Amino acid sequence: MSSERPVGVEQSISADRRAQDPGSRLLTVAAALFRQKGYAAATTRELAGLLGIQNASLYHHIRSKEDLLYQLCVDSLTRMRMTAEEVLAQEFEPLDRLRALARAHVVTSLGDQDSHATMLIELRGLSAARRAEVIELRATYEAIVESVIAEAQSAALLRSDISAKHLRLAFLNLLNWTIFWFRQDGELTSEQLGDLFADIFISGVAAASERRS
Amino acid sequence: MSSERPVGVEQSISADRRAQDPGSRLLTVAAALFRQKGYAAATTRELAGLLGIQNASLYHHIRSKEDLLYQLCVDSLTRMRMTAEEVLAQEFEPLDRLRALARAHVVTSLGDQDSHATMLIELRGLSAARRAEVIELRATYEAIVESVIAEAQSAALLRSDISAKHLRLAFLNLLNWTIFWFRQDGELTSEQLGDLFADIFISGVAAASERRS
DNA sequence: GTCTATAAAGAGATAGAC
DNA sequence: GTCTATCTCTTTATAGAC
Repeated sequence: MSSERPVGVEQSISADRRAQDPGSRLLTVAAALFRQKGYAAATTRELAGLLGIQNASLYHHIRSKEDLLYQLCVDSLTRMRMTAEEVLAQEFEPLDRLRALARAHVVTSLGDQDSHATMLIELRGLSAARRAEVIELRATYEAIVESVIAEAQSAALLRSDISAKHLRLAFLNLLNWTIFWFRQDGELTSEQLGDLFADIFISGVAAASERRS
Repeated sequence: MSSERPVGVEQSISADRRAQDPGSRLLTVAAALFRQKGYAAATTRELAGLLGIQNASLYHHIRSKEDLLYQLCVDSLTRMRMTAEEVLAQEFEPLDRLRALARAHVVTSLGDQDSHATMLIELRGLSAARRAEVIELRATYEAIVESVIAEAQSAALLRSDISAKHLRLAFLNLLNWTIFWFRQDGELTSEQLGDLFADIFISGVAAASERRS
């Protein structure tokens, strides 16, 4: 296998991560392909082509195409959860936590844009059992987000006339759609976007008593 | 063709719209199927089955599966643009316009959830030429949104340190992701969600001089 | 670990009868 | 407008050699 990179889909792969080890390279290339074409429309032949091998050779490394999707989803959500837990270990003031969580969410998901986008929108490609597993991982992550929001509500820092659940949905709305338009070479970095969204959300749902004039 | 409805996918079709005319019923059922399974994974045989006809009979009504996707996208964006233009004809104060636009966007897109979601996430299934066409329609709509935001910035009602483009992206982030989790039988109506998101966004990006204490 | 060859199933779409 | 029958192509995955 040549160490030179083919053109096309693979250009969108973030250069810093796991480029050497063949198993991880497979996942990275699969994520880029799945995001570009969609999981169902992406073929194992295309994937093999990007890796410079024949379709049949792929099956020495994986058991099925679905295994790749599943692994991408689990990896992506594991990274998200770990990053969120680091935030909770470092920040303790509710609004600091929420700001840091927004930033971490945006930076981590966009640093991993191919697999994160695939995880978010291609769940339908998984078997019912695996889909349920991934949805559970996602619920675990979202529960962390919701608990930080509820904490800020308890401290009277965020409005409490809307449930923590719906504030969490609004928060993730604001952050998640970014995967559809963010470009690494765009005008704003993921850090800047994370800060901006944190700012908009916190100002947007601050408790009335907390609003600055 | 029986007038009784089969079970399954079709349950998610909004009951009020265009249920009689066979051409529109086809589009409605296709939208529900495409949203549930994804465009690429949905088969024409499944679609025919939902309509109570054979696969081959489908081709009396359409020329190709892709035609359906294309038509859904165009219809969905046409509805969005018309609704936005009605808002502009009725509201003139910048923040009233923005509020009404948020509400209209949410209500219209969720009233049409299957085809709107399909339009937003299944563009990859279109040929390059048609994809470009739909992207152009979407850009037209988004330009309306951006112009209303820019108008509010010019009136010093929204912060101007962030470009209208990025405020528009944040605004649509907040609104669009709702298609992934909204349920017609959920706790909040689309009207309530539209108002909530308008509130969050406008409070979140209000100009400093406009913030209430 | 990769190859050639191919199996087995399913896809979109068409032909032509009724 | 719908049917049965079928064409043609592509898909995921496997067998077995090297």
